[in-house]
Amino acid sequence: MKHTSFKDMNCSLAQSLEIVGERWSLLIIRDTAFGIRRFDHIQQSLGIARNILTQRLSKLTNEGILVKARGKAGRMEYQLTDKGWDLQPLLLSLFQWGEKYQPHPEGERMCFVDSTSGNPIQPMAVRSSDGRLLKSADVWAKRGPGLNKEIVQ
Amino acid sequence: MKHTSFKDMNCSLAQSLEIVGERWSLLIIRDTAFGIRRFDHIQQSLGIARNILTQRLSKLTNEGILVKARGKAGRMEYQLTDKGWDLQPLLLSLFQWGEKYQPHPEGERMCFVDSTSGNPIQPMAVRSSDGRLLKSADVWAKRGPGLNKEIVQ
DNA sequence: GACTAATAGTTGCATTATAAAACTAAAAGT
DNA sequence: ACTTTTAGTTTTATAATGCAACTATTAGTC
Repeated sequence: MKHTSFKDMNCSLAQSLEIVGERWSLLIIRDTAFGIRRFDHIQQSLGIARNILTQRLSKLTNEGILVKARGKAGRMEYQLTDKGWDLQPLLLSLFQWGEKYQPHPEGERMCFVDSTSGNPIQPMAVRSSDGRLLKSADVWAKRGPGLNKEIVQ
Repeated sequence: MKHTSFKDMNCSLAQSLEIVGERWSLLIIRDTAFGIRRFDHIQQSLGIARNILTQRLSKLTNEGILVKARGKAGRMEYQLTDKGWDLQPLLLSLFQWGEKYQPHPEGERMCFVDSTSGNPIQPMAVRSSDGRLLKSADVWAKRGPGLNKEIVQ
């Protein structure tokens, strides 16, 4: 392997990146979330090589992020599981950061809204247990039982 | 390995991934956020090859996520900029997802707390403008002026 | 029911990013 | 003046990526 595995790192971030932290994975997950669920459609949407797409889809399926199933049209499609949908905060954080720092000259590319009211959602942010918005400097990391070393953010 | 660039994709997610969506980048950003800021320290912390680390650090510096500066000890160090700290929601989303789906047998690896109260922060979640927690199915994507095609999440 | 087209991949080969190790120049410490 | 640490660079190999062509299965049409 020319890629070093992150599996031995005892860090939940590294564990997540081992599964989802690869060039195409989150774009595939984005497509399935947007309703692009069939092999050829994803391939055309992303311009990804077909063999690489095969590899990524089977990895995401093995990890329980996608399930392969026969869709309404009778064709196979890849659907997000609950585990996959749980990546939504991550996806939206990436969308919003990209929109903030690499904006399109003509304005916002996509706007995410609450389906009931139609109003835009709030920016992804860190909140205290009593609901206050926290600045990055106000978030500290404490070791838990699964870890040994003391770390401070 | 050749890599297709995401820069031509008119998608803020793809733009973000072009900068930050690479195996090591977010781990480097994690380290700098945790106070591991010097070349050798990052290299030992991650086990990353030195030439790759050089490449990543200069990319992250060129993108304005890190700045290279002389630290208190007189040594060079890489510090997060505001743009870099704005990735915190993304990092915490990844941490929490990894903790949920790849937990450590002995319990939570890290606990992020509000520095003033010491209480754990809330799980990263999507909220409507009036503060309600939204389920993934309740979030819709609308095209903005920077985009042409209609997409629904 | 045979023929055609679309779908969902697989195979083989060329390219290049990654990795590992050894090497180097500059600064810091003694 | 000497050694050590730091922050990289250089060199070589290997494996992941990308591309194009090919294949097997399913769906639609006459």
